[in-house]
Amino acid sequence: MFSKACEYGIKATIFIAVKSLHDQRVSLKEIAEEIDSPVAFTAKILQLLAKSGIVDSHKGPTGGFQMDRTGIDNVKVYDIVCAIDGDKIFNGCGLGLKHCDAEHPCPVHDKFIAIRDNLTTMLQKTSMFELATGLDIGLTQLKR
Amino acid sequence: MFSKACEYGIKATIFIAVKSLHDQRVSLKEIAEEIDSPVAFTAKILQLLAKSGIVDSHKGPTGGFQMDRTGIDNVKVYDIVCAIDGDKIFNGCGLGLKHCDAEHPCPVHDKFIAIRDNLTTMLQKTSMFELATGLDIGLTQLKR
DNA sequence: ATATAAAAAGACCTTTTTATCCTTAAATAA
DNA sequence: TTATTTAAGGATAAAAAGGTCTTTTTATAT
Repeated sequence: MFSKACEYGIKATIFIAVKSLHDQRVSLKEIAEEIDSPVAFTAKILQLLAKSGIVDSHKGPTGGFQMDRTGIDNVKVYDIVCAIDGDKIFNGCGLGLKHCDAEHPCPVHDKFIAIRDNLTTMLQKTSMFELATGLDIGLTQLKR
Repeated sequence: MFSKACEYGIKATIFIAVKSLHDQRVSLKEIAEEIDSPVAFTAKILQLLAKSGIVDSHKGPTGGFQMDRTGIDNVKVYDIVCAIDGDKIFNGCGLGLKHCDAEHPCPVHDKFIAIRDNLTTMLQKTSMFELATGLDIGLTQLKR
């Protein structure tokens, strides 16, 4: 569904949100440990998320990554997916056609619209706050 | 959503179904032309589809690919996706966790179940016959 | 039988994705 | 100010996906 980079990005952001709700900054190292991801690769992804304004980054001792409360409420899974994988999964044709629309549909066009719309809506509605609280109270996990 | 190989595989099978409904065998070359795909790469995918029993292949002059009427009715998009991409998209965790289930869910587990179930059901219900007739009467297209 | 036409098979190449390593820049604490 | 800590950035490597080329096998028509 998503690229590995995007999976790491979503997991990292959820963890940053959890820590931020406790007013804590987290370092790259802590994040990579928590989500069980390669450190250097995770660094690249966090760079991208920081550039996209999804997370804040700070250098130096006591530095790390953080989100403010507004971000935790407003950032949706959708935003992370768009930042890392682009919008191909939301807009692209199920069979990879470049010019597939209602006028010139591919054989699975209509069938995919419903699925795709469900996915888009779900990801647009799901905030970091929602996912972070589930993780914080031990309802969900990011490892294994 | 699907790999390029899988997209080609679905398109190729639909085209083979259309031609088979007219009692015609089609060659690799015709298929690749029709679905606008690289010939040699398409050959690999058709080999796999033939081994999986999704299409029949015949060597020699007048050879090519074909489906019988039973296959056209019974083969679902789901079967092609499983043969080429495996069942990861139907069973795998949305965040790539290896041990993600109702007992140990990832943060998006429940949200993905609905989407995934819709997708699975849709692909399990959609037969080659349905897609082939849409293409045959010019309602849908495989190119561009 | 033989030439021919087609798919099967295997070796190879290219691009993209995933991942690592090393250096640089910035911030903090002493 | 300086040592230290942390993210940013760039170069490189490994793995996977996508794609090509050549040879072999099989079937057909002549």
